[in-house]
Amino acid sequence: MPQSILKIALDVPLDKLFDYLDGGFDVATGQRVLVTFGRRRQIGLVVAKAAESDVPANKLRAIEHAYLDEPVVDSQVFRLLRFCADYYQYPFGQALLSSLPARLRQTEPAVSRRQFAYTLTASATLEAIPGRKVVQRRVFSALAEHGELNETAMAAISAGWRKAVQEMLSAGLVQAREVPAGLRTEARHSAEPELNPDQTRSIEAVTGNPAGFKTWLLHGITGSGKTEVYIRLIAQFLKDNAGQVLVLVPEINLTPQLEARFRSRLPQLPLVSLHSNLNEGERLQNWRLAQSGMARIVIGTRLSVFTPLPDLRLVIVDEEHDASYKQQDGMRYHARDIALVRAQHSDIPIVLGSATPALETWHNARTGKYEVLALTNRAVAKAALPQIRCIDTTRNMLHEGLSDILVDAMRERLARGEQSLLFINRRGYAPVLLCSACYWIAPCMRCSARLVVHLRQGRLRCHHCGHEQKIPPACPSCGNTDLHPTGHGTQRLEQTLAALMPEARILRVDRDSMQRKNALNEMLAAVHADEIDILVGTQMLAKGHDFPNLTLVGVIDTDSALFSPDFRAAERLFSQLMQVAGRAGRADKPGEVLIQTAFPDHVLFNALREQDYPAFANTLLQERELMQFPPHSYIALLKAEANDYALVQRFLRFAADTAHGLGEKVTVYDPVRSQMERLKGMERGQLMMQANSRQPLQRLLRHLVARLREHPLNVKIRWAVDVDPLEF
DNA sequence: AGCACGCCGACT
DNA sequence: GTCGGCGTGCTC
Repeated sequence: MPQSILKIALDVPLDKLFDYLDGGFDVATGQRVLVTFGRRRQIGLVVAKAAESDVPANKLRAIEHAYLDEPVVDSQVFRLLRFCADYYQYPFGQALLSSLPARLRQTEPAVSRRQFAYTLTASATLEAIPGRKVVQRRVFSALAEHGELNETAMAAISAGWRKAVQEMLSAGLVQAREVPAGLRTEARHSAEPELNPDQTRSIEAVTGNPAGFKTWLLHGITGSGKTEVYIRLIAQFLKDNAGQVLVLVPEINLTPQLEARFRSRLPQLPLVSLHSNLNEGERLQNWRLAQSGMARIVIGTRLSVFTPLPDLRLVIVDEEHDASYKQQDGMRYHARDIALVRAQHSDIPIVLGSATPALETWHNARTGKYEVLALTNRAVAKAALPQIRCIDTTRNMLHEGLSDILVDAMRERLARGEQSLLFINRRGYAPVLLCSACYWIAPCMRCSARLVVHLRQGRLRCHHCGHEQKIPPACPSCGNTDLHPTGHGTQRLEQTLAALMPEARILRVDRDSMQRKNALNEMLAAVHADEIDILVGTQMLAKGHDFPNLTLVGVIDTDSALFSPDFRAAERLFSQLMQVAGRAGRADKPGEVLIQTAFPDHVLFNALREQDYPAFANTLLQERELMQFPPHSYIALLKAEANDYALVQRFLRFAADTAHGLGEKVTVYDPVRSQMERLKGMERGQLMMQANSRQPLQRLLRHLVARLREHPLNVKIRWAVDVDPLEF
């Protein structure tokens, strides 16, 4: 019996499969195998089996091992990653392997601990346990009362439960039954809120629609009850005790909150989460539960769009406009877009939820490609929309970055025992250290960026590469000792407020103050317990947290985004301001939002005041059409970096010439330096390609990438293709 | 990407 | 003499 040939995907940047002999292992497609590749051992996935190979027989090796007792990766996932690798111009093997939990990419065996649930045996009596074995006696009565208990419940009885149960097992008092690890099923059922007409209509529209692929846009402002719609949809789609739902969430620390809410409302449906805070053991366990079909709800960030789900019935993408869905290194995929492809492959509905949909999504909704479900009211009927006002900074003097109007409004809240939030998108004390004599500004040596002053630590930090140094005693350029921290950051604002309102309890929330593991939860608890009067923070504060006693939001400095060269800046700012505005007045107290700006008549603020996303989105879409920017065109970037810009330039020049020569209907621009010219000591440049439809751009990229992979400069240059880039 | 091989310069 | 710099080439 001749051995069959296995086509194996490996985690190497070579866009091909490698042929191996099966070595007598009876492997299936999708099986994980261990092979010798060059001088090292690698984990691979069997993509296909064949009778023969084009590789000379003397070069063929046999696989070393096949993990036959593991479930195989299914063809759905293969198909999705094949699409993804092609679309984003990334080697298939790397795409495939990087979608697996890290444990499955390692050559050490991936063991996950088994879990058990325990019951008393028929012959067990309390008298059989010696009186001094207290833990055993407690375990006995707990089991007598509840019947069966899992490990979590046991741990609640006593820390020494394992030893006690071991002894009871050998004494024949208890018996163990293996249960799927990691599936929590404790039922803390919470009440069903009543639905408003918008919610009811939305749910009925999706559930009443004939089965099959369809994209819904659930458009609802913060607090309009999108989550409740998700919950009801999930319950509906999984009601026949079959099926799975995938819920994608942005990469912020909100997953636990959403998870808790889903668990308490849908306690009968096993749920697992997949996010970056899991350790590798948990991740593997949850991934396996999804793969086996035992987990019915999978809630996860970006990467979980690739999770094997054998019985997928519905996909939900929450906050679909969120930029964290786009991977910014390696395979630069957009999880929302891949979710759409996945739903299409599986022929099931997908719901995109957002208060401020991405313009691409909005465009598709307007052209009828997606159907819009609008939630126009806040779910808590009494909660009025916040009033939004601009403070004209050309007419109102600022003291330390704050206008009197804003300070007075905060004082009012303080007197009433209500909370305020100040939103400023700059952490640190001041964004610049300036010499008053020669106007020298402290630069980062590795990046084309300025060092940010962190006064409390007495240090200068680069927010791009992490470089850190002491604040110099004198100007290195002219020797002047009068160096000024210039501009405002969170630390400085915190200090200013403390001086203005010494009685106020102020908390700063940014990446620096939230570094400790549980800091964010403690912050939330403190705010809810009314131990905080004023929150000062970055966009970290903008997302999803509900502060019932918060009635004022102040926005300090956003004008730079109004006139940014990045055509997406306005879209992002609007979405961000809508979100912070949503923080104010969520309970039954009316909220107020004050925005300090030199351009109070800008269309963005007009639309924001009316909370009229459609008006603003339609204006932006017209602009985009005029400028032929996405969604009215398709863009890909070739990004390159090296120690020496001359090399980058030569490489990009070659790429541009090659691209031109391919004769596709694609506009190939000249190579330019990146916005951030230097980052972490690397000189960076990019080449933009733009087309009216995806196909010619895709064809061009495929050929271009193949040529670039064999270019001699390849070794000296780090390059990547970014299809549908979000940042330039 | 790794990891070898291989061919030049400056050291105990 | 050899240690190690990184250019070149290959991995079924």
